[in-house]
Amino acid sequence: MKTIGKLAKELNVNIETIRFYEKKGLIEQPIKPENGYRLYNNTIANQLRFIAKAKALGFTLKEISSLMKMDGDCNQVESLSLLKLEIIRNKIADLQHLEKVISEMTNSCKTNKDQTNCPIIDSLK
Amino acid sequence: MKTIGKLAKELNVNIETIRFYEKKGLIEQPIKPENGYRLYNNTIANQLRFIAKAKALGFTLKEISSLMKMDGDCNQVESLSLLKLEIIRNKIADLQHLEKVISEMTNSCKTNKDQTNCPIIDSLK
DNA sequence: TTTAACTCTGTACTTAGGTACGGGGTTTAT
DNA sequence: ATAAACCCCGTACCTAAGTACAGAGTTAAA
Repeated sequence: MKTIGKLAKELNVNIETIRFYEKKGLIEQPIKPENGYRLYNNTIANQLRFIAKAKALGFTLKEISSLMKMDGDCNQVESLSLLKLEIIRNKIADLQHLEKVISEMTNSCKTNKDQTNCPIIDSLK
Repeated sequence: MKTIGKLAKELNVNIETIRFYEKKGLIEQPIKPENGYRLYNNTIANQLRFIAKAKALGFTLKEISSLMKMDGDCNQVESLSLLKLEIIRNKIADLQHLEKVISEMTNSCKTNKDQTNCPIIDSLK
């Protein structure tokens, strides 16, 4: 059983972040003895690790909360993940388009002789 | 010369957004006759169009403000755009990695028989 | 023992890019 | 002439995911 400070250090997160997740309902409030200090067991520590990994995959806290409540129901988890996949693929497509447009613009800068007149600015006008 | 309402309608933005850009220093405050009403000429309308296009390319308002102050200086504009390009490319790479991980996870859901135990959830534990 | 380090709650602040609203004055259409 | 529609300013609110801080109580170390 660890106090919040030890747990935060172990997981490399802020104390406030743990309390914030608790307030948001992502984790339960742990037992609090007489002195009112939270005491954490491994269950909650593992939940926090779960949150960190899911966050790294681009899930929002709201989505992570859903994932945790699905309790391993594979159909639900799969469909939420497929939604996320769709969003990611759309974002990739958008960014690839931007990449093309901006790289074309910077290329036209390279061949530009008139330094007081920029083809990028012109194309935005 | 148009009042802010006409301009907003023409450019399909909110009145408040125009005033917000003014407060942020992206556009100048236009002339205001006795009654205090803003009156816009084409210069400011064109600046607002410029902002809209640059925003669509993923530039932040802060960056757009810089772009406008560069006043066509091609070297400066190019280097800011190259920076943006770098950020976009990194973002694409990140998202492609996520895409791979999540799509592998959803694939493993498809072959999973035990509906009460999800390989996605397992891999986050 | 006393002081540093820890924890508690609750509230406010942060960034980005706006949106909404209250209370007032002005203009335009009928 | 009067009501609807417009405009002003300033402030508060929104989302997301936290961070910071004030004021109080508790515990651990020197």
